[in-house]
Amino acid sequence: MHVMKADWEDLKTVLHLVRGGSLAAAGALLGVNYTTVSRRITRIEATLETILFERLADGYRPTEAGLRVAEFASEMETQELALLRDLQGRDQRLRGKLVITAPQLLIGPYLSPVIERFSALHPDVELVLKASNELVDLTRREADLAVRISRSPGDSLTGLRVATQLSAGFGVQRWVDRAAEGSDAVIDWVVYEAFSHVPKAAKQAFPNSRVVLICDDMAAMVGAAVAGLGVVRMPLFLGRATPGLVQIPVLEPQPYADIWVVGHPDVWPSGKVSAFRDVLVPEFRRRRHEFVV
Amino acid sequence: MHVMKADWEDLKTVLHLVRGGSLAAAGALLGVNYTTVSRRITRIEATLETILFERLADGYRPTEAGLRVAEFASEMETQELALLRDLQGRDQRLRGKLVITAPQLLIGPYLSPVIERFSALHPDVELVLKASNELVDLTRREADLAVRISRSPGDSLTGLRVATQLSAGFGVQRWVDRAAEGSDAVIDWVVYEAFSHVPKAAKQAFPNSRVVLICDDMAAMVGAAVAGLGVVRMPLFLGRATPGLVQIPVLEPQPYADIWVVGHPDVWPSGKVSAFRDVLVPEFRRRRHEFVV
DNA sequence: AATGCGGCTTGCGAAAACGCGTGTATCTGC
DNA sequence: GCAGATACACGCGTTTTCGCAAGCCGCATT
Repeated sequence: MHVMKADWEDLKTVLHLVRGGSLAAAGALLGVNYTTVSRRITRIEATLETILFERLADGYRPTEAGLRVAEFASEMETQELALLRDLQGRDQRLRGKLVITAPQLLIGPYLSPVIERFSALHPDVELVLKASNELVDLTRREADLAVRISRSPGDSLTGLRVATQLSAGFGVQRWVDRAAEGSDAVIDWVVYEAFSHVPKAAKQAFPNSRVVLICDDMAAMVGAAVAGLGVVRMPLFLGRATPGLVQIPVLEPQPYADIWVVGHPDVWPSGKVSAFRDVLVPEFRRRRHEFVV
Repeated sequence: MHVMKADWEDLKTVLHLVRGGSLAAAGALLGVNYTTVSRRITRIEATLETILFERLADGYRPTEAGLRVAEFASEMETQELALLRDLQGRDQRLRGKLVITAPQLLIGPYLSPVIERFSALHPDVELVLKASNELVDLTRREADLAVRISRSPGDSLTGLRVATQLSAGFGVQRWVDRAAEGSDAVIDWVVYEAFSHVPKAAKQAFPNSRVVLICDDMAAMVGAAVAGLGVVRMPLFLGRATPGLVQIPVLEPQPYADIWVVGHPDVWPSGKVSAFRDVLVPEFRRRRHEFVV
């Protein structure tokens, strides 16, 4: 029992095979050929004298022991990620990759000038931009810095609120006319999935308001608004910047999720990350009125 | 920065190089040639773009970054060890290696019959015995089960007290005669380093008692006692089992550290470990009077 | 029943990692 | 000041590992 010494690379392989469910998927996660995965599993099973996976027609299913191995390996991976973040956070060099993520709709009007300026200042930094509304995992180093529209910086992350925001109802001119008909007017709404109902204030002012579409993507909702489908509650900056949309007087401007710059505390002090903040934050601060007026 | 992905085997190598201090030492710890260690370090330094060691004349000295890598790798190793213990603890097979450790002086008279019986019962178990007074690290899986003479089972270990012990003063016959001369008699003592003074009760009865030798090894002290050098306070079982020694009436029998069987809680339920306990514990329990009479 | 797909195993040649031997620098003790 | 020990770098031949291609199997679709 006591020569038993697991190869760490094999433990990592078990972890990713449990995650992927098949040799091919695990190989893709690990960046190696799937035959390599197969051979490593064979090897570690021999070393541990324990079966870790059942070979089924539709892939590898972990046994109880396999799950345990994966759990511990997952803890090891947590340590690895913490180490890499730690090293990265202390790296003051201004060259190499820097990965930023931001909501699609902010990129054009707000991030472009920031990126332009930053690239001019630090030409040796390869900037990678992930346009994404989903929360990329900063703990797993999927991005170094994120611009997020949310109520709080998020669990265990470091954040800086760069702007407070108001929202209002936007749509094509027709809805202004409709609203002018009086409080009995039927106002159609396209609403965000997370809310999925007409804003309360609008419902009070126009009791005949109704939902015509629930949608999970703000860009698509903007498109629907432009197409005249209905009124969309959206941040002021977005409605005002979108050609064809006007503010519909069915809803007083009301608080919306704010704009944050967030990062993992380990990575926050890194040279590249703070250099990027030094360009990004002033830009938002300078234009903060665009989000509230 | 984001393709940065450390090879776990290389992290392990950094850890052992920090521990060993030289390529050769690290290679020995890892069971690989030291040139391999050198190459792995070169590789991980390139991957992390960070210098982890200073090359000095007398070996590799870790930089600050190297120390940090080693720290995180050490946490990873802790997880690996926990995993291996967990797997081992659930292994109910009665074959393969089983590593036992016990104090030298207990092995002959007490462990031999246990080992003989156990081997007969479970011929497929390769029994490995480490005679050692030093505390082997059960957390690091240096042994699966330990017999220890101590006051408590130890930090975070599972233990079973198999016998309480008394001690007394033992020596050659001459010291009996000397003690008979009366309370002014000069009694020489060989004492254990951890105590390093004459037992208080003996000092009261014979104020002229003195220490002639302080020693850190009980086997050596038994030798000194047999050679007539002085009186040694030792467990009853030991004094009575050693030819040439008799109990010297200078000291009433008094409590001594007890005999424990201890193991790591993870490993404790393992088939082999509990099978061994099933032989060992009854043997000590059956003969428990030998330690107190 | 034939076809296509996803997934695995096996065999082979290429690439990577490894062990060993040799050579060099530094330190220690005589 | 010189032999010996310690520790590392480098080069070469070998072993191990890996990626690729071919083939097998079970399943679903046609």
